[in-house]
Amino acid sequence: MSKPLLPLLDDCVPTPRPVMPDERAADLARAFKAIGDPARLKLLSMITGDPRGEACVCDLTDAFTLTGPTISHHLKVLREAGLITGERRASWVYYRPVPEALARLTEVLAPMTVAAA
Amino acid sequence: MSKPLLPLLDDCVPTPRPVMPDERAADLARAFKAIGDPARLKLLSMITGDPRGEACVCDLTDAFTLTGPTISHHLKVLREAGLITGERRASWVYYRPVPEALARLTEVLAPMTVAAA
DNA sequence: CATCGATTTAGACATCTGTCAAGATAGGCG
DNA sequence: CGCCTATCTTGACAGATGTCTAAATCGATG
Repeated sequence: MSKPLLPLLDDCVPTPRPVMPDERAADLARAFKAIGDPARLKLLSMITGDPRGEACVCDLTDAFTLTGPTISHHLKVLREAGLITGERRASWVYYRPVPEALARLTEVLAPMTVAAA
Repeated sequence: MSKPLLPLLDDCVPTPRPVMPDERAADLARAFKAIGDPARLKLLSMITGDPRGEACVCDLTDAFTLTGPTISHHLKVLREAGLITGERRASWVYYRPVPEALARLTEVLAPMTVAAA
């Protein structure tokens, strides 16, 4: 829990680097948490991977054994995390990715990956 | 929930592309879920960002208002997600990133980001 | 305008999660 | 051997989460 005020051993010396600010950590964690569910990750991959640039809920729902309301719930979580936006056109609702939000996640993860390698 | 067998309207046509397999989605979601918590994201950023390539629990704990056991719990979650490994040396435990695991996450996220742009 | 189909909202319920206090474990040191 | 410090494990508990059914909404269409 606490380290010696003066590093008597050359183990366990402090790490005086800029730490990820709490606010940023909370913000990013919200987004990562949103994709931290198999259904939502699959939904996001279907939405981002759709060649039309958007995906219809009717198509999404068919790819799961989950009920409609449950899919709707997961889409709402992704929406509230700022990762996708939804729009109603005619009888159907279409979802499309929010590129900036996804970019933010990649921009956090990539440096970690590089630093770790 | 269901789409017409033959696309009578040119809206809501099926998306016949390879969908992320459930097993892969579950596996990746586990890892994303692990970093879907502010404390754990901050921990991971401290561990991956440490110039020594590893971080001592004693340093990590000091950066939080959380208790020791809670930090330990979060480190365990990251460990069980395969994102970090821990090793005991002398009195202290050191954690280091698992590059392959982080790379897997980036490799999923980056294409989504690009496709969405 | 009455109805129908697609989607979301509301409510309920079991399970999972984050947190802490208290006890266990594991090396180093006297 | 027995204490001390650092870390982890256990047990408990409030709160969040995933899922469903039933009901509401919202366009389209007859």
